[in-house]
Amino acid sequence: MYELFFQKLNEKILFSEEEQTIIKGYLTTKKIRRKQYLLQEGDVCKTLAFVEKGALKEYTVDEKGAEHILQFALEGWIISDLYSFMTGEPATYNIEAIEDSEVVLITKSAQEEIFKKVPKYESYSRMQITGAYLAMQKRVNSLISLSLEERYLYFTSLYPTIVQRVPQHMIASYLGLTPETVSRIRKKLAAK
Amino acid sequence: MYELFFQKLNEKILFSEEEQTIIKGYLTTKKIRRKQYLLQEGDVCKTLAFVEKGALKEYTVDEKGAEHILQFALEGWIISDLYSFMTGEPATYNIEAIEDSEVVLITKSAQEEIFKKVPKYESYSRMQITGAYLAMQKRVNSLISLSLEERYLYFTSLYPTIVQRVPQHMIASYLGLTPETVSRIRKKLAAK
DNA sequence: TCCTTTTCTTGATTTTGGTCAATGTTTTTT
DNA sequence: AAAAAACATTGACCAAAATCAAGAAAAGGA
Repeated sequence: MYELFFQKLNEKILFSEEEQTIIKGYLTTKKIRRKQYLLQEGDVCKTLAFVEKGALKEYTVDEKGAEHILQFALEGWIISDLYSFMTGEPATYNIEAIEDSEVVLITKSAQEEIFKKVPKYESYSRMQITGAYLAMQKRVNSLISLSLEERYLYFTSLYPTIVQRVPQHMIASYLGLTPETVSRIRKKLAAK
Repeated sequence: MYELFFQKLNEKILFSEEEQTIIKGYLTTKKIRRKQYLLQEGDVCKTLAFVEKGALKEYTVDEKGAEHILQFALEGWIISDLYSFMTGEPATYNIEAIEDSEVVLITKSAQEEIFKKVPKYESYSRMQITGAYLAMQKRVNSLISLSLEERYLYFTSLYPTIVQRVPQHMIASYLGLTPETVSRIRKKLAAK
């Protein structure tokens, strides 16, 4: 059940069997069915969720009821309303399963205990968030500097798996476009 | 010369005099005149730069010569091409002073040494990058979900000081808009 | 202070992408 | 297997924002 979690962990820094056992003691797992919430806006986000299996999305809903997808998470990704997790304030984002999924959960206090007992884990955590920051930065850059067509191509080249598994209108939402526009971009690209 | 740097450091976690002396030993400073580069695309980004005084911008230039601003940094902010800094690959961004500035520089090896000798500094570093991630996430959200007018208002409410000190066309670039559009948004808002 | 450069504004025009609506297709649920 | 829901495509139209161009204002440098 925790295979992928520990595989990813050891990819960046090697952890001993002992360290891994300590860490494992603080983890729990959860299954979420398609269309079920892992987190709802307004609730406090109590955990980080590492995706062992499945696919989830994190999004806001505006006054007009339109959904804006901030993040997808497939196997091996971490998803959470990080601000709510860190501060204990109510969440501003929703997290929902796109496919039946399995996640590994880490609470705030669990994370703090792990930091104390396995200091290397804080280094891992720092590298993890640094990677997430860099990805977010690239996304901002694509949003402010690329044409819509380039933006779509950039996304598909970066995340081909997401394109395969996620409905097109969600990709449109992630890119800040309407479904119609994405459909037209695809048509135009296919013509080439 | 390092006043603000240590002030910010102690805001999040308290460091002893001893620890601060160790850290100080790894820092250097640099003055940059307005319009001078701290980093040019293609060069390797050797340092993180903490802004003690002044204002800088980080940006890309596209094929048409248009500038896209990824980040501003005023006093107390850190600026760097983080990917280049982490990996040693050539930088994809430029960093330039908007005003005459003074920065505190930390090289990669200096950072690693500080992590070893002052472990708390890695916690600080993790919190620092987490904050940067959250800010970037909010910016993505504003880019995909707000109208241009809302985006402008969001920016000005979040960073009133930047609005005061930085030319309007740079703010347009940061927001992914043309200078003309920002001018018209301002006109419209003033009419209210 | 004067000159130069940078910055901001405004108008006219064009392009882009959103909205609305209808239809067909695929997927999910019962 | 049938019904329902979700998804994708297409066309017509409209609104929003970019582009182009000119001129005014402000700031920086000599």
